[in-house]
Amino acid sequence: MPPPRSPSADDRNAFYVTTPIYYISGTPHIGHAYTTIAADALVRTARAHGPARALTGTDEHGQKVANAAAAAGKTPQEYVDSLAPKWRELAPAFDARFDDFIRTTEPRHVHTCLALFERMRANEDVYEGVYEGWYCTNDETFWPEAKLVDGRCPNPECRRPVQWLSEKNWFFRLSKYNAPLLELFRGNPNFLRPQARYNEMMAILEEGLEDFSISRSSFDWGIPLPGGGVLYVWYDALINYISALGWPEDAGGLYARFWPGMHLIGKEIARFHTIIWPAMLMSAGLPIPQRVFAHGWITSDSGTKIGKSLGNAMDPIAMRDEFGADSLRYFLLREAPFGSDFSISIEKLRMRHNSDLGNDLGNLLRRSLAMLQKYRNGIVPEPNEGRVQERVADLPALVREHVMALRFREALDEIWNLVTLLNRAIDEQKPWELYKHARGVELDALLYDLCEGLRWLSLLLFPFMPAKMTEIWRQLGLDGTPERAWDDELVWGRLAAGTLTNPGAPLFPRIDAPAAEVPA
RNA sequence: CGCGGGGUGGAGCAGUCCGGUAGCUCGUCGGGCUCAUAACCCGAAGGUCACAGGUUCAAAUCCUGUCCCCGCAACCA
Repeated sequence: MPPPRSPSADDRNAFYVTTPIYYISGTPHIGHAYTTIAADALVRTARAHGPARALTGTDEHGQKVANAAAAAGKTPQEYVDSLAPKWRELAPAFDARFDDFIRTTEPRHVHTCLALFERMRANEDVYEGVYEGWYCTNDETFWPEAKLVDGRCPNPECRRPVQWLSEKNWFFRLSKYNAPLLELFRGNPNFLRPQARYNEMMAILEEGLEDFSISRSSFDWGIPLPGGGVLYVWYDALINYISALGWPEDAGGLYARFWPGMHLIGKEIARFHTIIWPAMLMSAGLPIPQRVFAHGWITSDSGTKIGKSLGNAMDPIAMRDEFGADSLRYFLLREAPFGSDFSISIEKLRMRHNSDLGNDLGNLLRRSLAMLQKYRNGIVPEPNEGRVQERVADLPALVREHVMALRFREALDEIWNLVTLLNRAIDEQKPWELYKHARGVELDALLYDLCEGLRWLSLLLFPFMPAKMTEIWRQLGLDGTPERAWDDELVWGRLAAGTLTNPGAPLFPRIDAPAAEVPA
């Protein structure tokens, strides 16, 4: 156990990351897994340096949910209760460990939403107005006049006549925060990353913001407001990030400790998270998020976005079952820069699995421990004049920096330099010859470097592949797991001589393409 | 003029914001090694960075224009 840190150090390092809350009536797909896995790798790295917290959950209000519930012959509450478990299981299915899971139908969330609403109303940023526009009953959507096609619904599959509808609603004075938001963006270019999303939001801000309606009175599946009507689903949803921390009472002290945090989102919801949400917080006098990172979309090989329509081909659970959670986690975070779109295929996943994980890393573990077994009965020798130590001195800091900046791919590239370095060391120093010629000192030095290097890899890669790295840890003969404070553990030479290793089966068994799939 | 992404050796991609010997993985070819999951290591071939102008001592990178591909406009991360 690392020594306890002082409370002040704890507070200074406290890290908080969130995924979006997932829309409950959807189907979990590879995109949800992507965000969830990224948040987990991030928070696991943060935990290696201090207190850290991760949040995920479900977004359960809105008319679509109410309609789907009705269609299923259930009350909305029964309906969402029946769906919540499948979302709760998403993170564990990929070995992602969140500290909290929030549902927007929970009392704690409702309480926070109303408190925030009241606070914004008290300072007159929330006011009563009339929400009106052209409404298509079939699509249940308000359309801007400009979008209408011959005065009809612009949805090509609908094209029904629209009607003018108006309802009395609450409005948020978003326009008031146009200037402060511009100031925020200009003064803090890192508030929203990557650059492309930042530019997009800047364009929206420069065009000018309008007040918008934050309540609805045409249906009732939402958080009920004192004078009637319910909160608009997005207003409600965004607040989850602080309702899960217990704002405003903050009985558990979580809010004080962890807010503001970092939001991980998909690029399509950047506007809500970097314009509306900060404006809401500014209005309430609360700190805005430290940072928002909008990652790219996963597409199929043909370039189309992955959705439910792709069915089982890209079912993340099926992919996990074939390759294992860690292999999929590695693939998603290694394959592309985190901010870009990228395409995914079984073939690419298989390649990463066999090449990077099996050939490079898994085989390194196996050949190292096999030689240790053969030459030294599996016992870690005394460290000596090894050659690896000086080459890895900066690695932990570099990896941490990359991960915390959401450069997962770069972090993994750096870590793989160590994998290559160790594989090369074996080839260059030829331990089989050292053994044959009884050059024991050199042989011990090399074998120690290999084991210690593997221990480092296990620690550094734990946030990416928790189960497999725990297995390396175990094969090295160490107790517990590599979930440890890096400052304490990533010290070269900490692996004790005399440790009895415990070689096992191949870490990443090769997965070959079915013969039928091999292209002609 | 709707919004956005992209066009870099055979394939997939970095690099483009902050100009300065074009980098990675896979594949191919040659060599080495035998500890290991037919794995590992070394070397080589292969690109006028979509096109055309411009700025500059210097452009994949900045500016202007053109062509092509894709996504969004259906609550999908």
